[in-house]
Amino acid sequence: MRKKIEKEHVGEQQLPRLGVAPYLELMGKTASKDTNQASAHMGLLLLWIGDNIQDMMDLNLSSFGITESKLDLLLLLILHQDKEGITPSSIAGRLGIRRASATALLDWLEKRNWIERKTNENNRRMVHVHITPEGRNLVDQILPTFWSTCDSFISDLEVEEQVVLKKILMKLNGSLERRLGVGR
Amino acid sequence: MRKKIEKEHVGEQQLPRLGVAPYLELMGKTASKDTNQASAHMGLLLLWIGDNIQDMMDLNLSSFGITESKLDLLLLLILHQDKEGITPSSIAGRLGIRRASATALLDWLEKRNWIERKTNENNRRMVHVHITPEGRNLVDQILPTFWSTCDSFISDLEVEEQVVLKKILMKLNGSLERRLGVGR
DNA sequence: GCTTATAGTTAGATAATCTAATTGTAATCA
DNA sequence: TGATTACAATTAGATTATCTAACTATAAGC
Repeated sequence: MRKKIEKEHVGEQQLPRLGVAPYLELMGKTASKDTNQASAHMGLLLLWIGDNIQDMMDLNLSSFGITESKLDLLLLLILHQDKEGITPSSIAGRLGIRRASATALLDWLEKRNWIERKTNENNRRMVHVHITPEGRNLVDQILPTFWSTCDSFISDLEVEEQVVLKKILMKLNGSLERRLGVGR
Repeated sequence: MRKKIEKEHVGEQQLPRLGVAPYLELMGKTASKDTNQASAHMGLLLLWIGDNIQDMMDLNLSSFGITESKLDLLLLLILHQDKEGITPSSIAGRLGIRRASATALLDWLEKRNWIERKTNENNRRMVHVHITPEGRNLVDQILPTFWSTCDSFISDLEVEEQVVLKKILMKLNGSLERRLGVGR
C-alpha cells in the first residue's frame, strides 16, 4: 500500500505566467491621463521586486523562528542601546505601529528571554526596554544569514549595474522616507 | 496586514534616526567573510524601499476598503478571464498560498459580490471562479489610483536615472522570480 | 487637592496566513 | 465492480500582526 506525501501537491492546472505585458495593456486602458505610464511600469516592477525579496528574506529567516519585523526590533534595540530612551512608545513611534502593538511584540520577545523591561524609577509610568545577552546571541547567529540574503538579492547583476543602482537606490529611499515621514 | 495610518499623538521622546551607517558598521562586524558587503548594502536598501512602497500603496488604497493582495487577486481574475482554468487551487498556486487560504480570500470577496463561484459540471470536485460586473467596476475605480501610486514611487528620479533603472529592474525581477520559482 | 495628560497594558476585533481533518467526487486496480 | 486511493474544496482551529477603545497607574497643572 502506498503511503502519502505531505506536499499538498498542487495539481497540473497551473495558471500560465503572463509577464508584465497584459498589466501594461490594462494600464493603458485604465490609467488617468496624467499618469506617466513608463514610470508606473517601473513602480509596478518595484512593487513586485519588494514582494519577492520579502519572500526570500522570510524564507531564509524562517529556520531561526523569527520574522524580519521582530529581527528589526532587536536590531533597533542593539543600535540604540547606549541611549536610555527606548520605551514601548518610542519603539511604536519608530516602527510606525500603535503602542498596543508594541506591547504585543515585546510580550512575545520577553517570553523568550530576548528582551527585558525595567520601570523608570524617576517616572514610574515609563518602561525601559533592552536586549538580553540571549537576545544578542540570537541576533549574532542570525545576522550572517541576514546579510548574505541581502547580498543575494542583486547577485545576478553586473558590477557596472550595481554601481549605477547604488546611487539611485539611495536617492530613492531618501525620497520615499521623506514623503512617508519615516526613516531608520 | 498593515494599517499604520492615524497618529495617536506619539510623545516627544522619539528615537533619533540613525541612517544606514550604524547598520553598515554592524554588518562589518557580523557578516560572513564571503558576503559582499557593498551588495548587501544595496540589498538592505531594497528591503527598506520595498517596505516603504508597500506602505505607500496600502495608504493610497485604504480608502477603497481593499488591500493590495486582494486587488492582486481581482487583477488575476481579470487578466485570465478568457481561460476556464481559474479555480481555488490554481489561484493558491499562483499566489503562493494554501488552498485553505484561497478559500478564505474568496469567501471575503464573494460576500461582497465581487466574485462568483461555479461548480464545474464535468468534474464536480472543481469550482470555477470569476469576477462579477460589480467586482470589475470596483477595480476600474481603483486602478487609476493604483497606477498613479506606482508612478509616484520614482517621481523624484531624473529621466536619465529612470532609463537606467528600468533595464536593471526588469533584470532584477526576472532573476528573483527565477530563483523563487514564481512569476506573474 | 481635583482635573487632565501620559505611558503602558488589557480586551476584543480583523486580516492573512498556516496545518489537519472532513466532505464529496473521480480514478484505479485486483 | 467494489474497495481503495487521489484530489479539490472547505471547515475547524491556531498563530501573527495589526487595530481601536477602555482601563490603570502615575505625573503635572491649576
